[in-house]
Order: sequence, then C-alpha cells, then structure tokens
Amino acid sequence: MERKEQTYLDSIFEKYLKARRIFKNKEVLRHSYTPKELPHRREQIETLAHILVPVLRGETPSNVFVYGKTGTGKTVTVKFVTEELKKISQRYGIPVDVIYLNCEIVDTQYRVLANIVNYFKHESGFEVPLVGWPTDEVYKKLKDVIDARERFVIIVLDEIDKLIKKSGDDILYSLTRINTELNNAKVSVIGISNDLKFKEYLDPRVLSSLSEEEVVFPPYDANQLRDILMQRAREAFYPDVLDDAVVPLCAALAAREHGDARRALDLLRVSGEIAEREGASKVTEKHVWKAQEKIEQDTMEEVIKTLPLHSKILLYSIVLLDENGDLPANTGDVYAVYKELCDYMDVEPLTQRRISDLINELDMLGIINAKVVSKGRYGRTKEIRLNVTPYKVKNIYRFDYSLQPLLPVNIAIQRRLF
DNA sequence: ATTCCACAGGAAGGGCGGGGTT
DNA sequence: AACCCCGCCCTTCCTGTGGAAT
Repeated sequence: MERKEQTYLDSIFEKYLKARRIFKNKEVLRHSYTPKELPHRREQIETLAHILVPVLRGETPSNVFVYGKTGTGKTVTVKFVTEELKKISQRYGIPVDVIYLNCEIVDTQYRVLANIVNYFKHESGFEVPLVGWPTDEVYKKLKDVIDARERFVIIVLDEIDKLIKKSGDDILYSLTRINTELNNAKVSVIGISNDLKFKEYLDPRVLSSLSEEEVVFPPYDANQLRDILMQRAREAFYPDVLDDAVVPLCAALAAREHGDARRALDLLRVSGEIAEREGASKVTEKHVWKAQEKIEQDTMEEVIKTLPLHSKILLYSIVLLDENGDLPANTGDVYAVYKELCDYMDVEPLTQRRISDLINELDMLGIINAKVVSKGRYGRTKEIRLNVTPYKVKNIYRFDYSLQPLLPVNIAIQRRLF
C-alpha cells in the first residue's frame, strides 16, 4: 500500500519533471499586450499616422473615427501609433499627451472629463473627486489644465458607442469644439467603436467633426490570423513545443467566428495551458480541440450564471422536461412546468406572453433551440429543445443560493404533472 | 374549401429604478 | 430634496396564421 502510494507520487513528480516547460512568456498572448509589429495592419497604421502627422508640423490633426468588429486590432493599433507619435514628437521637442479612456468603464460625461483632468494631476496639482462637482465646473477646470501650456492632447475614447448610448453626445460636442476656446493647447479626439450603427444616434454636427477621418478595420481571415499567431507564438512558447498543426487550427477556428484575433489568441493560450496541465511535452491539435470546447463551455456557463431569475426558472423547467424524456416540448408544456416551479418557489409567475419572449432570448443565447412549427389541426407553437446537458445546468445552480429549492424538486414536480 | 387549434408576436400602456436637472 | 425623463420589464389585449382534420 505504502509502496504503491510512493510510486504514484514519484510518477506525478516525474511527469512534471520530465514535461518540458511550455510557456516562455504567457503575457504575449494576453489581449492587453502590444506587440512590436502588427501584421496585416500596415494600411491602417499608415492611415492613422498620416492623419496624426500634422502634430509634428505644429498643426492640429483631424478627429478620427475608428471602427471594426471585436478582435480586429483597433485598440492595439491606435495604442501603437499614438505611442510611436509620442516618441517621435519628443525628438521634435513637441509635447504630446495621449489619454486613453475605455468608455465601458468611464461611462458618463462626468467621469470622462474628470479622468482627463486627473490625467494631468501631477502637473497641475489638481484632482477632481470622482463624484460631486457640477459637470460644467469640471469642464472649465479641464480647459484650464489643458491650456496651461502649449501641447497636443490626443484623447482616445475606446468603445465610444457605450458612452453615447448611456449619456448622449453632448460630451463629444464639447470635446470636438474645445479648440476654439483654447489658446495654447490643441485637442483631437480618436473615437473607437465596434458598432457602426451608433453613428445614427449622433448629432449631425458632432458626426461631421468626429468623422473628419475614418479608419476601417476589416476582420482578419484565417491566413492573417495564422501570421499573427505565428508571430506571438515565437515569443510565448519555447521552441518546438507547438505542433505544426496547432497555429493553423487555432486560426481556422477563430476565422470561423468572424475573424476575431482575441478568440484566436485565447485558443492558443488555453491549448498551451491544457497541454501544460496534462504534463504533455508538446501542444497538439488534440489540445486545441479541448481548448475550443473549454472556451465554449466557460462562456456558456457565464451566460447561464448571469441569467435573470425567471429565465433561470424557465430553463430549469426545460431541464426537467428533458430529464423526463419529454423534449421537444411546446410552449404550453414548458409554461405549465414553469408555473409549477414558481408556485413551489413562492414566486409570482410571469405571463405566457412574456415567457414566450424569454424562450426566444434563451434561443438566441444558444442555450436552447426554439423553432416555430405548425402542427396543423393541433396548432402553431414552438418546438423547444435543450442545447446543454441537464447536469451542467444543475451544477451551475448548485452554487446559486436563490435556486437551491429547485434542485431536489424534480421528481415531485414530474409526478404531479404527468 | 373550410375549420380550428395553440400559439406567435405586434401595440399600447403601467410601473419602476437610475441619472440628470432644477 | 424634489422632480422629471428615459429605458426597461412586464401585462393586457389583440390580430394573425400554417396546415391537419373534416
């Protein structure tokens, strides 16, 4: 017994000892990492550089609107170009400040203005509290602080659509016109968005001044993703740990999902992590498929976890029907079970009309399949199927306090209904 | 050709919470 | 603090409909 235990431990340690280390520098595969070169973005880099170059001649550059889907390199390219500009302008003795704000976090006018003022706090000795001041006070302060000396200020508003949807375009109006009120400094705005439609929300005046110039980032195709991954892989992994097929497979899988480079990098990283954990000496195609599976599962789990209460109850009634072998079910059946569950949990049930919409939502999220079918004489309804395993759903609910009562309920409910 | 099931899904409006305004 | 406005969630009421059954 003891002997057995000993060899078992030995084998564990040996496995890890023998296993070649996989990652040389995992940071390179993170989204936040800015590589030294950006493959297949030469055109966008040049356009941006061309737009910003007036700075070096002491002229105000145009405002820019940058758009493209997620994972097309917008943010990283803008950061890259603005960094380069900062370096070069230093040589020319022209002060350039680049203020990068992600509007998903900095999501109100006030916060945007306050963040800009606070960016200069070391220089001005001023700091605006995160709440409390009237917005126009902050705006005045902002002008003072910026205009304290001659310089260029480039304000990058990432995910600008989030800001506009939440708090309107007033702030853009102010920022794009601020130059008329400044004597020393010059400001230009770079707006980044992955939602092109949001332009419709903008006041035409704002739109015309923000999109004086536009830079479009098309999705990457599989070959381009492969180049990107190759470049990063050289930095991230030790030599020869990647099987030849790994990078092309990651690229192909990510290309299938609208050419998202983030997705591709995640795949590559997770593949490596899985190989590492298995104690494998090489990352192979097999690990990539596992990574693909894991990422899908993780996002699905996250989606289910954050569902509102009634959607969770609704999902659970479909799970019960599935366990009972009653899928596909129609809307009426599902609604009946749902009502029972609400009753059991002492929750007021929603109407069938509303549940019908929630079913559609679950369908769009890919958790269930709901197809409208006509059963002739027997009416028109949805055929509802489950797209995840009941086990998975239960496992997620196990950690949700408010759903505890549901877990032991299955058999009782089923008996009462059928 | 007609009927009729079992819903789908549009329209309108109530209630409510969060943000901005006065 | 009082107020208002907007977006969101939900209900009520409603008309529409594909196709098996008759």
